Amino acid sequence: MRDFGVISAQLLDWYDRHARSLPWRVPQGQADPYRVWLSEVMLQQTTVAAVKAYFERFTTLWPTVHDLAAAPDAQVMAEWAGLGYYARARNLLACARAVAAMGGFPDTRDGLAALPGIGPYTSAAIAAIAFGRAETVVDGNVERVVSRLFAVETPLPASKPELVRLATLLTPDRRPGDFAQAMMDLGATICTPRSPACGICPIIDECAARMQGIAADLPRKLPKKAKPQRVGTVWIGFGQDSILVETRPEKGLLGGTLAFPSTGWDGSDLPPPAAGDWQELGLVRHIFTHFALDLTVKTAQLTANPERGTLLPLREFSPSALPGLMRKAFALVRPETA
DNA sequence: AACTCGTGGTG
DNA sequence: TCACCAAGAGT
Repeated sequence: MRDFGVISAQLLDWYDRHARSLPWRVPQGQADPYRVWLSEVMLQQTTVAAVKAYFERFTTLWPTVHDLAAAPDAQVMAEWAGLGYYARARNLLACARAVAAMGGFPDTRDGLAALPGIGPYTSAAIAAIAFGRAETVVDGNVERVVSRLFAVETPLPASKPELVRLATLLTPDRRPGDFAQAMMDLGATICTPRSPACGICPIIDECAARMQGIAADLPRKLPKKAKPQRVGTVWIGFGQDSILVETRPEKGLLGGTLAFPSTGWDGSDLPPPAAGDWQELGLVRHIFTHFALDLTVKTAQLTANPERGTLLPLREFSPSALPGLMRKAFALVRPETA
């Protein structure tokens, strides 16, 4: 039987010597649940580098969950713009309002998991990091570290329950939050997806995949489907000192974000949102998670009131409030704003 | 269970 | 260039 206590102790020792300094990271026992929650939601499927500026901006604008709960929807969506996965922003606000109404964050994993936007990973992370509970945190990093440590060759996602079971055996009763962050840091900096730096790994002597020479091949994953290619058109229309925009429906792609009127992106045709001499500016290529999009960008000075969308005064308009795709489209109209 | 949902960095 | 992927959740 492997000595799990030795492995977790070695990892914590490495973490104490090499922990990265991050805006949301504080010693175990001093964490603010609000900041832990905010950072963990922002970090869902998003890199540390991309999150940093958003985290600083949000905590400056809204230092407490009560401040965030009182913020207007449109302002939160505008501040989230560019970070992606916009359901997170809508759930973030719903969660903040629920927590404010409850008077504070629940301090158990189950209590946290009942809130919008907090799933298996995030509930465990907040419970462990902010409340010191011995919950097991399993993200993509932990999946990779554990699959190598124990040489689990079953492909994901079928191996997930086994990886969770093994990670649970590793999780110590003391400092579970630091342990979780140690596992994730190890995965992010040493036990990386390609070319893992086994030579400087603090637990190389315990790694079964390393012993078998298959570390870089794990975790195995089932092949992914090809991305379909889709096309569409977006219209960027101008009125008198104004620009034609719309808020997209709450559900679906880019839900709830500020955008320019467009066709659906399934090839179906749709008339322009307003009369005007529409000129084709060019093509924007954008890769989403499950499809690639070629978006034709058209612009015009409007000659009649729009049938879709609303005219926003230009002085109230900032491309920073747009999701990335729409920023790219706008950059064809005003390259100097890109 | 499989699909939807963004974006930027990397090799 | 392009496929991969990053501190996942909701349905």
